[in-house]
Amino acid sequence: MPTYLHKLLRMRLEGKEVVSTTELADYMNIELIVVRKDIMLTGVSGRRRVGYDINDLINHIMSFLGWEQTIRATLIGAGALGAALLGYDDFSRYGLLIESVFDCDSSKIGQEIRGHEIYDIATIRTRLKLARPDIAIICVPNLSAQLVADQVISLGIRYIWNFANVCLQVPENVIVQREVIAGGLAMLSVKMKYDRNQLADARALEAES
Amino acid sequence: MPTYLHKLLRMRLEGKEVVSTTELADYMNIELIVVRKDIMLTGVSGRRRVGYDINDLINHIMSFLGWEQTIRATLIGAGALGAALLGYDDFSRYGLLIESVFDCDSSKIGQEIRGHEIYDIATIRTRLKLARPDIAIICVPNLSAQLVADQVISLGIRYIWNFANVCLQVPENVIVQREVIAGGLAMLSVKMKYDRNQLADARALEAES
DNA sequence: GGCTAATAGATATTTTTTTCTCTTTTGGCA
DNA sequence: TGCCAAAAGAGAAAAAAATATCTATTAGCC
Repeated sequence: MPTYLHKLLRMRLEGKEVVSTTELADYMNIELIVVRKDIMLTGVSGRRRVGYDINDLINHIMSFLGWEQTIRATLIGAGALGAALLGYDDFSRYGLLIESVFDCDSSKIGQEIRGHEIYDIATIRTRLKLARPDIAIICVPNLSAQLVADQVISLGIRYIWNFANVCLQVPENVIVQREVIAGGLAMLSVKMKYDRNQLADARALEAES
Repeated sequence: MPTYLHKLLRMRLEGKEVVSTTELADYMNIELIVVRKDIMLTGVSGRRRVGYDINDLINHIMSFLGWEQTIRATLIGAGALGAALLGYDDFSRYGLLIESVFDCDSSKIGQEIRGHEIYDIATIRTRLKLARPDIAIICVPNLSAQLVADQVISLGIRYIWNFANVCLQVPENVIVQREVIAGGLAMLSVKMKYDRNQLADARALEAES
């Protein structure tokens, strides 16, 4: 969905007004029917022989994803990954607003990254008690992640986007979305292994004949 | 799979020798049966009433993922995200070796990040012609990504891990693994929307009665 | 020694997802 | 005006994934 959205936003900038599933499928190198099913999920309806109104589609996808109203977030851990997220411009378009950034490294506290001042993690309770964000983004080292999670949960935050490489243990009413960086690498390696095996098989067959 | 692996490596460090699916399922907060099916995919066999030998399982997962032999990579784009990947220690354990780093920003060229010297992207052809890496990791801005992809493909690289927010157009024999940063956010927002709706429904029902 | 419960392993069932096929609409073109 | 082809839309079939159920083994305990 985010990929469709990104593409559609760009197409709108280019002045286009309608788009067909064929066009999107070509761009994404996937089957036409997959795109159509995805689009149907959003509940939008198009015009036969023409396609979908781009604005319409954008609105429906935004609404489907719940990105119409701003999602207020706090980022915990301003290391390399945290900084990368702060630098990810598209978030603002997706309705994600990182309102505060915390770290425990005294050399970082008080500094600014991309216009965000970094606060001392020790002050998180007082700072977030009132302005409670919707989600917490955890970008701290693996060993601290559970501790940080416990803290934000105790502040009443119920949605966590976790970039640390651990499975957080949380109460039932808390939802964690875990990002496994190595997941993509795993996918690629498996495809790579498979692809190379196929190549080797093909060569062996050729040599035989 | 990477998550199992990570957990298992840590358990091995803690001196454990066997593990049961129950244990892994508890840790990951997923169904026992899912874990068992995943493990069966790797072809390992365990001992009833005991569990799996951790070393055995690690080896089988590594082999399943094709992580036994080192994957040699070049990283293109040393921005915040590229730097974050360079700082991701686990890659070395997963057999990923980032051999070279390229950027086009003259203020970065010649600098070092985490022990990796940053080379001028203009020199990529001469540098990679001989020591051809297995994969290219693309961390450049969206607008440059296709250009960079074309370049590495022309160098004979056939596997690409793409962190840019575009769908690369590549020849048939090239495999691209695309990482959609906002994908996790989309998942979380949808879960969040759903969760909040349920909560609201429950409250309405309560108020009624 | 025999019972019990924990665990792997195999098979069956259900559900979900993916894929295919057919239908309907309609803009463009001759 | 009427045909054609490109597109959405709906429904069916096939495939895959998730889940449940059953069986076999065996360590630990009484």
